[in-house]
Amino acid sequence: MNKTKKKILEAALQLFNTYGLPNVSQRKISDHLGISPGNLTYHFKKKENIEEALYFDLVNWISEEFRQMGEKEVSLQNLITFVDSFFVTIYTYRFVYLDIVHLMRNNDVISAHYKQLIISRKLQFLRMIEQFIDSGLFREAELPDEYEMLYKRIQIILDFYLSAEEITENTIGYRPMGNHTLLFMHSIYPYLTLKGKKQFQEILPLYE
Amino acid sequence: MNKTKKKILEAALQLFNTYGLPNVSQRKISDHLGISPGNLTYHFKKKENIEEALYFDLVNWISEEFRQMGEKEVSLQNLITFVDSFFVTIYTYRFVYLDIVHLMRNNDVISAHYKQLIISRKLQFLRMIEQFIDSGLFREAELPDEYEMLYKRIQIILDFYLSAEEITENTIGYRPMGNHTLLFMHSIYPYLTLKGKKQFQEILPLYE
DNA sequence: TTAAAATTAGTACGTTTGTACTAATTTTTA
DNA sequence: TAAAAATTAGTACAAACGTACTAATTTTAA
Repeated sequence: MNKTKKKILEAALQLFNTYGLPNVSQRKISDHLGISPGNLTYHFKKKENIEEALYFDLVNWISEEFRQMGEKEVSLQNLITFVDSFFVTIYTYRFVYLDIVHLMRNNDVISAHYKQLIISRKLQFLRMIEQFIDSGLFREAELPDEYEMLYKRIQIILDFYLSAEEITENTIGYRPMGNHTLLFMHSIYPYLTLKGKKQFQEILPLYE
Repeated sequence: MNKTKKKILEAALQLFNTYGLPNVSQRKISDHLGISPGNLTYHFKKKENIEEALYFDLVNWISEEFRQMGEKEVSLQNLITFVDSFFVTIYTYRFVYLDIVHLMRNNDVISAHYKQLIISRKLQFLRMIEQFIDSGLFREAELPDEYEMLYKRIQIILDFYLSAEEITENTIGYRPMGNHTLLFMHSIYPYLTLKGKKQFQEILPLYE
């Protein structure tokens, strides 16, 4: 990729993350970089194009993480390692998550893509749960659609954990590695079998 | 309260809910009402003042709901009824939740108030759980801070359920009464005792 | 080395933003 | 009913917005 284009994306990411997407204009980005607004428009005709470039960067990173997890065996430890790396990526592109509603409302390309994405994510999750049940670590569902509902909650937590931190914490900025993984682990704990809970409690102390 | 002031708040609420807080200017509100911008500035000098008036309306409604719940006995049915009414209120003031990060970032008054609020909410929740444990409906915690973590997740779901719907659903606008209560119920189900689960399964069919 | 292409700077346009100000009108009060 | 207060309309302004345009410069390629 072009050198300037890369620099623009880096600056935009930093500014979006710091001040929030609606608070950062194209001029602020070019000023921040010390380049002319015309130069910026040359590389990205619209602000939406910058958003999209960053969004698809994020998506590619996450796809790569999913691919890597798919290669490993199904285990609690691997799941947790995956969630951990997932949250690091989320944090790197946190403006996407902190302003996700605004982003989707004002950018049809991203909105359409994301809506497709979460459908396949859900299927992936349910397949994984099935494998966990087969391996005797997760219990069978006790309620209709119990694991579909679990996924729904986990999705909300993945998408909005940073937002929740942002509006809760008194500290300015974020602690890069908070308790997100611990929160995720607690979400799945009640669905484990005795065998699963035992394994879980061996791993847990490492995250507290 | 003044008649015009009331009309301004109603219009602002509707426009904020529909188009999103950052997409609605003071002029759009006055245009929508057919009053002059000068008139609007007379009643609310700054846009933030409108946000705050609506936010504190919301807070008052919720306080009233908490008060009403506090009067009733501790039971699953009463809890669910409460969550239901809670979500209706959230939906009425949905712009607060859909743009909550942007709102908090740009409005110090609301931000400060909210951060105080959730502290007392957490304590209320934990007290309630204790009562549920005493009544034999919830099990004891199996992990350190297990119910603190449950609360954290429930808080995220309460605050961001509408956002999750907004970015997930293909329908324009919202279905006023979605599956939020069902989602909440699934959150607490795994923590119930056998007695609690039995009670739960009697109530569940009413919500599907 | 010279022509073409890509990149950059600089400027400018029409809107919209938040907000301030004055003057007219309506309502309230004495 | 007259004076005072509250409310409303209308206008204006500087700043910022997204974006378009042209001209200069640099890089690439023939």
